[in-house]
Amino acid sequence: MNVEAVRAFVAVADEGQFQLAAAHLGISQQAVSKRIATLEASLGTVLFKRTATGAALTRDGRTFLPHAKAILTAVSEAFGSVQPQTRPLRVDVLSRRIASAELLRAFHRENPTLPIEMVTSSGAGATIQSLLAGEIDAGYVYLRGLASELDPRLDRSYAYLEPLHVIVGEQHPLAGSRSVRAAELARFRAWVPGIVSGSEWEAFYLELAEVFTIDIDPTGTESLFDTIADSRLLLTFVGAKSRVAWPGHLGLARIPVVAPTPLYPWSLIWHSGTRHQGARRLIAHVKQVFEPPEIDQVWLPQQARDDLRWHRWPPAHPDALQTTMRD
Amino acid sequence: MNVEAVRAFVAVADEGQFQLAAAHLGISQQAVSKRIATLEASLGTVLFKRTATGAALTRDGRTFLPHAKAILTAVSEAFGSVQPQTRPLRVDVLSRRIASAELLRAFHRENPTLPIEMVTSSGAGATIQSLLAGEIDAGYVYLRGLASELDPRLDRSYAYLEPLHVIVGEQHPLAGSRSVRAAELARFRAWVPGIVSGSEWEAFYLELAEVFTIDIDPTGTESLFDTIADSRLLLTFVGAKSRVAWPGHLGLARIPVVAPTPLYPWSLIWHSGTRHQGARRLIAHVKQVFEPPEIDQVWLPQQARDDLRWHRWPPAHPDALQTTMRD
DNA sequence: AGTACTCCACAACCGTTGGTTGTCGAGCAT
DNA sequence: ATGCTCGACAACCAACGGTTGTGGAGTACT
Repeated sequence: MNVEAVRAFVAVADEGQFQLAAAHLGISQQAVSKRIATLEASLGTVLFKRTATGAALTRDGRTFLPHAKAILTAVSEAFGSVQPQTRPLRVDVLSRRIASAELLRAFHRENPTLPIEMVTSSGAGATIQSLLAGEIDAGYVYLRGLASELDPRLDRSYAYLEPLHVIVGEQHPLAGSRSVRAAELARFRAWVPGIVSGSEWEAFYLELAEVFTIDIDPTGTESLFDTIADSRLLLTFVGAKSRVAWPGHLGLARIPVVAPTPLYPWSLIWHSGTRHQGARRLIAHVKQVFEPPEIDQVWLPQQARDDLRWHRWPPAHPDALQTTMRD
Repeated sequence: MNVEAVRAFVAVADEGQFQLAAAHLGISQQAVSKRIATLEASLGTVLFKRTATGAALTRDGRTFLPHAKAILTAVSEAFGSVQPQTRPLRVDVLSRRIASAELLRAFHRENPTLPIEMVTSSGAGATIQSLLAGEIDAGYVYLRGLASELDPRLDRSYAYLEPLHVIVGEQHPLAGSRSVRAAELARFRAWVPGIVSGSEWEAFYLELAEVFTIDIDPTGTESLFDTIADSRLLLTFVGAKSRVAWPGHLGLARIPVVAPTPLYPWSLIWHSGTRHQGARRLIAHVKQVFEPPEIDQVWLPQQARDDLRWHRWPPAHPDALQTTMRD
């Protein structure tokens, strides 16, 4: 069964005669005749009753028509699904259980008709590679470098500054606390397995550890929560919006870090020249909902702090911002 | 976009390598390679990442895969929709507002997953033509001839004996009656427009009219119910299960005919050798639910009465039935 | 009734497509 | 290093799908 023959069938059914259908399809009447004849042969039935005034659907033809249209629709959607202009919006979120996925879900709730594909990858480097290869339309990442270090084909915007929580076991000294000051964490040992060497989140935790003299152990892949649950010393970090889950019987407590609150700075990055309408909507959405921080109550990696200093109180001359960011 | 190429794409995606897919499709590896290359070219994207161990879907490939399967499903269903074995069950009911349509709806309620197409035609002759042409699978009709007169390629079974009602206007002498004896109808004039000359329902009404000396007028096509509503003489017939509707303000009354009750004898007919599973279920259903009449309380056309005499009290020797029906 | 017209099918022809076989380079495994 | 397996490329050929030209059947109009 040939799709072009099906297209001809629908055209003839709509127009009522081979000639008009041929004109509509931009081919000769004889070609339409051949297509229909071939289709009828492959189906083993007659689809039209030919008369001197045109062609009328037979009963089989009437039965076949909606299926034929369904085929054309499916073909059209399949085609559109891989065209950069019309395909579903593909956004890299690194993992489905973290803040970036929540941010994308919030966008999807506001734009429920926009087809979205949530993609996961192994870090900012991979996300940038995928963006440059045209495989994805945007990605949420922590960009630690200077704005000027970003590939010139890409654009960025800060998206969300995610407060960190710590997770501790039942017998941990912090277990009953409603919050914990960042300086207090120096007394404990933070175990953050899964950190990839050279990754941007390694850089974040290294800087965090140095500033607050926290002892961070990135090794091991064993069951994190079982170990935390039994320890009076260990704790681990988790983003405020992350969906990490553990068995209820472990009795783990989740405690916000304050004074200052460490923030993991999520950016959205995208291809500068993107033509994808969905991507443009996502970019506009991110810029609109981004809330710059009260810079004195929080801790951010130094580069992000520099980038964001003027968000709330911009300098008198806009040029100064550029200069500052490039320094 | 070529359906065979889409089929090859799905095969490769499933098998993970071109060679296996080729074996599965019964063509050479090179042919698969060509099909995929052509498909990729027409889509303007790369669907597989080729390695020495096989082929892995790219992101576009993963996006495209469900659409590709949707195309194959649509094609398969389109094909099945016109194959005599698998197509929806097509049953002729003459009109959607009469008893036969109700009978088919009842069958559909009992078999909601069976796809059914309700078809209308212009009488038993046309239904038989369609059956012999293979356009439909079964039909509800009044078969007035002897069983032996039916085309030998067709089979039949009585399906339902539909009591007749009369419809009269507000000022008609029968307007308040809860029933009317058949003999009383001789006093009035029955107007049954729409009777086609030579049709089986003409034969039914002619025989009915003769036996009960009813004056039946088959002429005219004007608004039946308006005329009935204003008349003290006219009435018309309607089947007990028919869905005929009239404006409420006309005040028409529907009155059963009794002593005897005239019955319009619906049969189901079908092609003897039908392979269609739905058709076989319909036939079994009809045979199961058919209720033979209390022959003394009702009136049937003579031929139907002869056919049905032994349904309730069959003769001692089954052979005798055959003999009787052929006489 | 005759005639002209419209519509679709058939024939002949031809370029393109899609299959085959034979062969090669690339990458993984031993 | 050396096979081994995988997919791609080349050459070839049958078949498909398009074109133009023509004919038969049925409708519509005089």
